[in-house]
Amino acid sequence: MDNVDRILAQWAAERPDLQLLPMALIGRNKRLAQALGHGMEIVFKAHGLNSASFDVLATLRRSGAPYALTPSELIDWTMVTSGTMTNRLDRLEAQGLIERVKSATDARSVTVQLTDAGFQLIEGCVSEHVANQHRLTAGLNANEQAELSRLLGKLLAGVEQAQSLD
Amino acid sequence: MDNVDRILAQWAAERPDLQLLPMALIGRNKRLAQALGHGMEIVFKAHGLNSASFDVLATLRRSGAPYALTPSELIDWTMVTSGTMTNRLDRLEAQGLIERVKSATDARSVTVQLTDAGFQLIEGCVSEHVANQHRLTAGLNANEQAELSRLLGKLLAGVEQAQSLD
DNA sequence: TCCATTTATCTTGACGTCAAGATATTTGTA
DNA sequence: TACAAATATCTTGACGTCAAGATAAATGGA
Repeated sequence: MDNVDRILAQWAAERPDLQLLPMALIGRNKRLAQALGHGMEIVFKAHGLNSASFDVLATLRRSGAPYALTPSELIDWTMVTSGTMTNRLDRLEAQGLIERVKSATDARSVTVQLTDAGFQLIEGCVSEHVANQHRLTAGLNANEQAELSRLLGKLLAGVEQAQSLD
Repeated sequence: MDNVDRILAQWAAERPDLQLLPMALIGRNKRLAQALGHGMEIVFKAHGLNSASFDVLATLRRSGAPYALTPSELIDWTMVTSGTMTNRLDRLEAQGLIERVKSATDARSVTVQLTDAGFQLIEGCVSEHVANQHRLTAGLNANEQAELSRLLGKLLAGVEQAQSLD
């Protein structure tokens, strides 16, 4: 009987007409995302980051040398708005972890580049982050994790399908 | 090959040392939570609500007659801070959907009560919300949904366990 | 070539959230 | 009874986010 079960029990008592299986699944998914988010923030914080700044640095790092992308490319990968990205980049630049370099060929454009300090920081942070993810998911064995990942992927595809029909 | 797969492929190329199964699972969980959140907001918005105000009204509704809880009880159910709850209640009160009634027995305390308008609004909104949840999860059959819910619950318990050891 | 359109980025204002702390009241114990 | 501790709620200041729009530059068709 977890917190989600308690909520479902209340609804079942008050509104026996409702179909609650989707709510169970959606509620647990949300709680899990919150709990995992909290568990991951601890590692980010230990490196002076938060999930927003980690997200940007990690995107640059995994893009490969020379660890540089435009704000538009970062927006596509991270799925945030342009205003959010400007704000994230301002803070990372103030921390000396990225540089904005003006494009030589397009005066509207900028490339965002990891500094040496930024590369060193994210490189160590990612290793710890992945180890932390391993720790956080240790409640399921590898087969269960793979099955969970498969079902999440299938549902995600279905939701994005439903979304595109709106 | 979804967005999460593309991210994993980049990491696999750049950092073949990393164990990526937990990242796959955690990434899909997060994307799914975002996509479901967006899909659910549409119904809330159609009733003049957002997920924050829906959360409070639904908690009051499912608590049963007389549809009244203290701010502290609402904080426990919704897992937000007291400042967040004060802000939510201020807005709902301004919309005429809840009332704050001073306790007769404890001058520090208040009960938050659904108004008639608040009850009517949440009653219809919940019905549509549950139908919408059903639509959003239609990509999985009932067996798959139950299995997904089970695995999410098991992992959630494990994460909260790991959390409590920090 | 010109200019409307598109593209790339940044700015503004509002919102929801949190952590920390303020205020007022009640409780428990000496 | 008196008063320290606990409790209930609200306030403040900062942050991350978004939607809408501003600015500047590049593009492409007449």
